[in-house]
Amino acid sequence: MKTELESDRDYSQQIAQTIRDAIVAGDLPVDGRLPSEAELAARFNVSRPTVREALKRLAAQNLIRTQRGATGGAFVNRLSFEQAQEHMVTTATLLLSMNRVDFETAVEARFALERACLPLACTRRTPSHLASLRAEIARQATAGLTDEEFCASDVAFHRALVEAAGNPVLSWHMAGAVEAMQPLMNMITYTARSRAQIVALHARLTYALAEGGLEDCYATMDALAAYTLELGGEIRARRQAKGRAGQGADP
Amino acid sequence: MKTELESDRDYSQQIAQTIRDAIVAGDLPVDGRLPSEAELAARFNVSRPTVREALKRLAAQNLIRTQRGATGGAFVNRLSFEQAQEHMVTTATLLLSMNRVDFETAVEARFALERACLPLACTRRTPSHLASLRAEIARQATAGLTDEEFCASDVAFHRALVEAAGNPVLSWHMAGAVEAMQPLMNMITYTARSRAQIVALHARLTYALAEGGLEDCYATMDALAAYTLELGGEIRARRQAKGRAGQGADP
DNA sequence: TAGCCTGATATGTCTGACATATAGGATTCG
DNA sequence: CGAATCCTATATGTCAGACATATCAGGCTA
Repeated sequence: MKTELESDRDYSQQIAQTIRDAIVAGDLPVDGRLPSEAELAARFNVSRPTVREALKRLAAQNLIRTQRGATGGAFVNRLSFEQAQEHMVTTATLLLSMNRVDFETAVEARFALERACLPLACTRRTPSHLASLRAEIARQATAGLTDEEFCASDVAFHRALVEAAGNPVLSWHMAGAVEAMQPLMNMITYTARSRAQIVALHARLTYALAEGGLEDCYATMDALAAYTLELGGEIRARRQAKGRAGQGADP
Repeated sequence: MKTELESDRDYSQQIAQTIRDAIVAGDLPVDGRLPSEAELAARFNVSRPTVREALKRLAAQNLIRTQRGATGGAFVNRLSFEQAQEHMVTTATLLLSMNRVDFETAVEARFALERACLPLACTRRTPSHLASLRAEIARQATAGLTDEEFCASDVAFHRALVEAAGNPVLSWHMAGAVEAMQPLMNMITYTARSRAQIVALHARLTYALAEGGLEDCYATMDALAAYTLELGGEIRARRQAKGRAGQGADP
């Protein structure tokens, strides 16, 4: 591992980059222990706080974990799909909100990706997957649900659908796409009528998945996408109204 | 913003979490300036190094940038698609390598997702997109390319293909899926014959995109996926051989 | 008016110290 | 002899104060 640092850039950033590269390259094995902060400080010829800042950067990316005590130190993390999903969701959420991504664009991407899971889900779905789907449908049909609860169950339904494809890499990608949409979906006000429509489509999708009609799966997914866009129309209208009244349209 | 901290957990982590929540919730506007380190230290009742560690955590996630000088400080970053893509690629790469994801699983996910871009790409591709695709094909056909160069061009081709779908959210997702595969693809040894085969499929895909045959696009993509799996077969064989000779099979 | 200079303010870094968690060995008691 | 307890070494977590350095703003000078 290189220990020389350029003098005109942040030391802590360079150190973090050096260690990160070592981890990515596989030079540091998973669960391996990094040298102690004092030793790293000596090796890079910087002070301990500087090393600590570098380590905190890595910790923020879930690349290492730290442990206090005699046998403590910084250890290389096995990046789990779960952790990565969490991270991906917050990143995706921020991306959508900070870049003022249209509802339409986000919905288009999300359903395009979800559509890609259908062929695999059709051949691999197990009874357990179908049970999860039906459980969420039942939940969505219960009366008295707030919009947020309905929306959360909707997300759970789609996550279960993605899980049915049986590919963890795919699931990871989709988690970001689906969950990041939740804040946008939460802006929708679900009437009893629209809920019934969505539940019906979910049920039809589940049926198609169970009884084996890929074409029907596609058609239902497309219908769901179209209906979501329709529901989202009011958001666009509201936003434009607000934009006109307030700070003007986007440049 | 809350300023009370639990005494039994890392202060720097709690502070980072507090500020992150504020950013995600939109309480801190993009390009807005955070209080100075000294002020944050006073507000949270901790020392400046502790605040700095918290800020470094946020900087590592591209949530803030810092600037020295009189008008300097920490500013909320507009999370750009580019930055997020970079981040996503390293995360995806680590996920694949650290979790020993099969070549098959990764390829399956990648082509499933890429397949999802085809309908959009078919209707939206511009002459400029097609030119990019053809440029990469030409590059791939040149003699004397190293395997890595060929592989890089392959990635560029697929990125251009995804771009043709004209959806930035989709592009962001796909960048992670496609680029993270590069280390795995680099393990393939491309013979002249396999290169010719790939170039031919790329050309056919580009033609289908240009002349408007979505079905042909799908078919070609599937052929490409199948051929990639075929090429990857040797990797699996090599890995199994190494596994048997060395540390044994996975538990 | 144009250019330079200086001070204020902020981050980047260093030094040294203390607090605290933890494992493992030494000690003591049943 | 065994088990519970204490002690100590080592590591991270935190603090305080200081200096170095980058940068802008405003005043000063030619």
